[in-house]
Amino acid sequence: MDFIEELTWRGMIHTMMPGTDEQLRKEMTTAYLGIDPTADSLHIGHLCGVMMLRHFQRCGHKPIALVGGATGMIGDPSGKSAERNLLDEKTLRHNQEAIKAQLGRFLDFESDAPNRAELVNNYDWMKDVTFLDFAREIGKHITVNYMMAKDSVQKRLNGEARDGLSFTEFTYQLLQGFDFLHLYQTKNCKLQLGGSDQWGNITTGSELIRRKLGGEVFALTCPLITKADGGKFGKTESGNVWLDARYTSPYKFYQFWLNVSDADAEKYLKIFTFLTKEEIEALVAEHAENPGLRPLQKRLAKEVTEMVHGKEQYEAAVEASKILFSNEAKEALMNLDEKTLLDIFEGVPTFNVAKSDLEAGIPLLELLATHTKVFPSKGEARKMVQGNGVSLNKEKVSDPAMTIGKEALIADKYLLIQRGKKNYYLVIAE
RNA sequence: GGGCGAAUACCAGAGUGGCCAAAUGGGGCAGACUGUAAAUCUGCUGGUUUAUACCUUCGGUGGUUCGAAUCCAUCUUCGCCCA
Repeated sequence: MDFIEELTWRGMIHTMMPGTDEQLRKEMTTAYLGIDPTADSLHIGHLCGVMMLRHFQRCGHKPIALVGGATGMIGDPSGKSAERNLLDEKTLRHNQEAIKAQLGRFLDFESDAPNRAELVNNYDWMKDVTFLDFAREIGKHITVNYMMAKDSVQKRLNGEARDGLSFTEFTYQLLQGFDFLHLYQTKNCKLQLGGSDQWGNITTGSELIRRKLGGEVFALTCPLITKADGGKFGKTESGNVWLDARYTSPYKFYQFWLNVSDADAEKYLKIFTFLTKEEIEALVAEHAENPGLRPLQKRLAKEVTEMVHGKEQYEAAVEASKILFSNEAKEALMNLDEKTLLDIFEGVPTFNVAKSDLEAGIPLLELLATHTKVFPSKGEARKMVQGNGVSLNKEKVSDPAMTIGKEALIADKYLLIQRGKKNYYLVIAE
């Protein structure tokens, strides 16, 4: 399998340095991709890069995932209009560990294969470098003129919303260049992968290697993942879509992919799954025939959810979706046994309410805003009820003044609250 | 160190004594339509016992005034320019 060819038809190449293709054909090549440990889980924004590494390894090359413990302490100015907050070392260490664990699911770190993946942390080689070392070994080779010319720097210097750029952030590209240099020297790493926003930082690294050692290295970036309607990819109402089930339940994760628009589905299938060109074309044809069935989205959601959470979780998510979105939802819901119900709503926010309160009856608005956090305020709850946006046990409620008693409970214990069509909350009466 | 300027709701940004819970745009949420899509249209987007009412909000503090986002003083933070 040819890496460049594969990524090309998948639409995963934004920019590539001349000669990259030749290098990859010539020998088993080592490439790295940097990940900033800003949280203790990856989110789907990282997924494109991870997929690149995976393809890279499948094509017989050696991937290195670089956790940016040091650079993460600095903050990359690319794509940011304002100075970033610094993370402390303890948080970074914790985040790194968690990210390591997640990456293990995508890359082979264990086997004896020569192209076994590696994980490195730039904090390990940065932490003991003194400022003087840095100035002499790195800073000497790159002019400020060169650094100033970078897009990411220019934007902060002349952009409309300029907030200034600290020396720390300005230095970021040198630190990233240092990474590349270090990996080039110690691991013969000749290629850096990244998002297109990283281009400037990556070229600083290749420039540094060329000037300091006369070495030739390469770069390849993937395009920023976009949505057809111009919105930000990977964001939902509740924020990022995380790979960690603690932050984004498998059900929510599955739903995210299922709700991808038609216009984006094919593109995402190419990027986030390993389906072949033929398989995807067949799905596209199927979709065109009956768009209402959404074969593209269903397959996308299946592939990605299975990859990230496993087959079992995927099936549970499908099962839950069936029940929640089917026409006979109310019937189905009332007849569920307790275990199935709890399984379905695993990952759905739950609230505990005293049964005695319910027996006495709780005004709807208080239930929504006080006893639970379905809405932040009664006013908002009232507006939403009036706007026909709230359901109890899959049945729309319209009277803000109504009172909820225990007869509303499913199995004498549960109450399903729905905000809008897709947001579920489970109340448990005890 | 010197000079200038800015700080308003999630973001951008208007408002420069009462008509301001604060224009407009974006974003977000919801409703209708649909396919749990897109596009479109509609509503909402500080809080309260829904109210032509009250309360809290316009960087902090203190003042002037019957009345302050708006005026004054001071502090803080940020940006730009000069050294």
